Amino acid sequence: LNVYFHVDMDAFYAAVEQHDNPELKGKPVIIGAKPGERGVVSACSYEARKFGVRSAMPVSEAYRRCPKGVYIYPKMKRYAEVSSVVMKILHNFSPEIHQISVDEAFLNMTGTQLLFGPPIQAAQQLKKSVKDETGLTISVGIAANRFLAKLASEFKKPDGLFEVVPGNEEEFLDQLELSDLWGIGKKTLERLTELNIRSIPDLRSYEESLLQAMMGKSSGAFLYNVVRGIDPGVVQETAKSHSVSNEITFSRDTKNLQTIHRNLLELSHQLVFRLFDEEWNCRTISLKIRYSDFTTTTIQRTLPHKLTSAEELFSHIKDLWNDRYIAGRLVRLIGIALQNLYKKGEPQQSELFEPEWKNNTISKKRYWS
DNA sequence: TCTGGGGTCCTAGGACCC
DNA sequence: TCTGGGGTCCTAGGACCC
Repeated sequence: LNVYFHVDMDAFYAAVEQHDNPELKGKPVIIGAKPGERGVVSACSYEARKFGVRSAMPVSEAYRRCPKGVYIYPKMKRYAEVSSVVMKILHNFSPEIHQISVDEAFLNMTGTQLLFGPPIQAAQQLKKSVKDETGLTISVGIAANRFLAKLASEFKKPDGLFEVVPGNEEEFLDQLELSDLWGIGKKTLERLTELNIRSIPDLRSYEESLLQAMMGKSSGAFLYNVVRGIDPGVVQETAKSHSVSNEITFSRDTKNLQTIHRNLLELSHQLVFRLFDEEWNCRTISLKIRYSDFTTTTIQRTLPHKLTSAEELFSHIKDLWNDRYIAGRLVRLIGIALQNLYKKGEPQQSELFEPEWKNNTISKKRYWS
């Protein structure tokens, strides 16, 4: 029988800020933007949650609810540092850990009983290690698969520990709301409500074929499995695609082409720097434009060869801009994404037709060897 | 309420090939 | 003359997650 842990750091960004600056302990801390600026709440302390502040809420709304809060810009590098310390601790408990975000990871704990005792005991040791070495609290969920472990860590947050005992999966799920299910967002919830499906037992009473007819093949299968405690395979062992992107929301909407071009040039340089730094090759570039009414459009282009410079990227981006921008409209956000990334030395099939190849025997040898 | 930034995956249609 | 499927690549939009 498999045993998985899901480890979730409690109010992670806020906890790091409070740890680094003890004056913030006990106070409502809100990470995102400063009051009066455009932005949403990235994370907030439990003290802030008492005022009704939540992740993804506009900062303007957070400020209305919690004017005495401490508003802080995110320090992603710092959070990544602390994250890697925690991940190292997790590695002491399982050889198979799978980090899914800066503050979350799965551990395969199958067959670790001889080393750490029963799962609950192992989890208690793990929580203590993290607390002792970093001062942070985590929540741990234990279950026979990753999907349920994820729901279990959420169930008793913060500083939580909960095991879904094998055999009790449906009993556990029936205590949750539909919106608690990982992968059910606003739209799916609306659709289910339209169908008068309001609870997990409601959802479980539908046959798979009917759910698929109502919700689409893949969503239907997902919903059918999830309410039965069957892992729908949300967590990919290895990602199917990779992309990098940079975007910027202007502090005020603009139609000033100089401003827009300057920002697109800067985004191009930042992205190509990251691309080369992380040793990716890329053939697909995409431009995103969000207008002041929040309507958003993307336009993309796949090149016959890999991207070689920021100047080349910017020149394509200008073309895409000219193809898509509706002259005179106010722009709220611009963004660039590089998709179809593949590692150097692991050529994509399409690279066979890369012109560079014809004159480059070294690459050719490397490919065939 | 006036809505960030960085990601992954899915869908659906068209082009093109066998 | 009308009619097959299957597969891959590409594009644009959308759902969802942290």
